[in-house]
Amino acid sequence: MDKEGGQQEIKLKKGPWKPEEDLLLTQYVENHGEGKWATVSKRSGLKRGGKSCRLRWKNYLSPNLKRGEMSQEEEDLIIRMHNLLGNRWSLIAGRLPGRTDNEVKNYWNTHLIKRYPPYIKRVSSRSSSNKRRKLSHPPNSPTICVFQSSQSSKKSNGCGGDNNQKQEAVITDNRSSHHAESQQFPAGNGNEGGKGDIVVENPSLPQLDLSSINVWLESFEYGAERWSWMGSPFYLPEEIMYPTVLP
DNA sequence: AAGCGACACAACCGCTGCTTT
DNA sequence: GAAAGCAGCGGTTGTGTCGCT
Repeated sequence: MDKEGGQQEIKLKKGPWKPEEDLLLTQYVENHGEGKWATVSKRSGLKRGGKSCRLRWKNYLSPNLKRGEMSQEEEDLIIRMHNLLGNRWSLIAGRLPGRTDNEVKNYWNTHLIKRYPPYIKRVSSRSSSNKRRKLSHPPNSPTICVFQSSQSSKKSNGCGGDNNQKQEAVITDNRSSHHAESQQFPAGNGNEGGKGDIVVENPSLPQLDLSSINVWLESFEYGAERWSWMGSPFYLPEEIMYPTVLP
């Protein structure tokens, strides 16, 4: 809805983007970098809202994007990540280099939802995944979550002190700096470099190889099985997603 | 060839959380 | 500490395309 105040407002355009608009946006980003979306329309001459520009760039124009069909490997990862995270599309997309949250979401809703209907039914979209969750730890502070592997049957808070087959996940959230997110995953098969950890500095950058993520996923999936039969299907508990900081 | 429905994906909307003032 | 503005997320809608009748 347009305001009719004293000041004239530029009527923002909606709908599909034209090639010349794409060009303007691309030139703007090349000259000014990403970000400052709120001022794009003023500075670029585009009659589009900041949100629209950001979305267009992120989902379509960014050079980091990988176009084309999902590979079997990517599809498998989406399914397994969704199994663990629910509809946390940006998190899932962050583990798939060159793929966007919108792309993953669309792919899920069009392709995969048909293939796994019983599974989809169990994940009600409006329940836990809809709301963005408040981080239980301050940004930029690494947190350590120690959780139990499949052997343990007791429902703990997921970060308990049980030391039977413990695994560690260090999760850092760097939202303040351009939404860069960094995670250290449990040590895999030793091919991830220095300390045996997989480090993702920025989900949009192609730093991950899929096999490494697979290793990490496998270490989580034992837990996921447990969550599913405990009546909380296919969601990692809050404590694991945003674990409390151990002293 | 035309009409229609299903499908795929781009784009929008409403909301939340973070940062800045 | 409060308010405003911005960025980002996930759900939903809109639109173009394709295949079938």
